[in-house]
Amino acid sequence: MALEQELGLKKGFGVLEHEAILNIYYTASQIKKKAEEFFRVFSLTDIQFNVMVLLYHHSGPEGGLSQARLSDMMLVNRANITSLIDRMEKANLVARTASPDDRRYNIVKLASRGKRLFVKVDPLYVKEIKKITACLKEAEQKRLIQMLEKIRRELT
Amino acid sequence: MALEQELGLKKGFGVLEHEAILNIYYTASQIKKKAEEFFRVFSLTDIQFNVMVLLYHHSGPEGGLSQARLSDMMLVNRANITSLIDRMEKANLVARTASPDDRRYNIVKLASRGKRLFVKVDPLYVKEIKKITACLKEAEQKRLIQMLEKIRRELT
DNA sequence: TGTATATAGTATATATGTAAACAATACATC
DNA sequence: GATGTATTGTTTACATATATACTATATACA
Repeated sequence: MALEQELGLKKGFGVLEHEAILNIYYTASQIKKKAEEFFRVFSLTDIQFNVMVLLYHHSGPEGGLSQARLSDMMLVNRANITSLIDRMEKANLVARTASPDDRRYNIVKLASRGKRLFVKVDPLYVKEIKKITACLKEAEQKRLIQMLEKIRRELT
Repeated sequence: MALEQELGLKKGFGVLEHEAILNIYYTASQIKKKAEEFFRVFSLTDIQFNVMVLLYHHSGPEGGLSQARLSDMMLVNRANITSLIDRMEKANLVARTASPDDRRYNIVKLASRGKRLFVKVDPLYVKEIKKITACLKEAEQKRLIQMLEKIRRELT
């Protein structure tokens, strides 16, 4: 349904560009809600799962990510990562390791419980994602990605 | 730039659908950051401006919105609106009025300072929005909106 | 070698999101 | 008219976001 109707605006936006930006914003917000609901079953938040995705993609003996690197990848302030990793460490999802090269760094890695949980949850998550995006053909999805990349290029 | 490169993922996602969803999410996040930066100059947050947009679209003698209606429109929990309106009331941006019909309701309206500020900031905001979306032709923007509406329909 | 600068992680104050429980009020129904 | 049910706004505990200031550490360079 059109956003104007969803919001019950009588006048409408008038400005197509504003409608486009709000559509991105509202869609992301609803995706986040759906994700939170999905992950709650596993006592995870969407943010925590995102950390696990990134750590899983950087696993291995030389793997792991510093907190600063995580904050870059997640587009959040460094200060956030401290409490986020605190909570995840308490839940045995990740572990902090001191870097041997540079004593300023914590290397964050998936703990064994985190790895097991990720391997279990990820396929179910991908299945959900595919359900949600099944309304768009492959070519459409590619066009969508390209347009969003164009906008992001404008923002940096 | 492709999200995989932005994130420094060597393997890539493998799943196009996941990439599409993450693109929406990351783009919204960067738009939000840009908006926060823009509104900070006026001692506003993006959320507070959003409230002002909605109230401006419902102004007039019979206008105003209840807190519950605001929370619906902003896709947030009712509980949020209390402190949000508290802060905005303290800054003389909005005013709570008791509803004559139903004593459970607060009718929230733009205060005169809020109205003045909105009328000043909105045109500058629209200008920013147009800069960001100028990379997409009108037809592209319409396609983007349609695709996001399709996805939102899937989520409800 | 000493000093200036940059970076990593943490702490704090504040804004915004969630869920859940609560009082006041409205409404539906017997 | 009494009584059960739904809704509004608030409060609470908590997760996550910001900016800013701080300590510890690394590095560059005079």
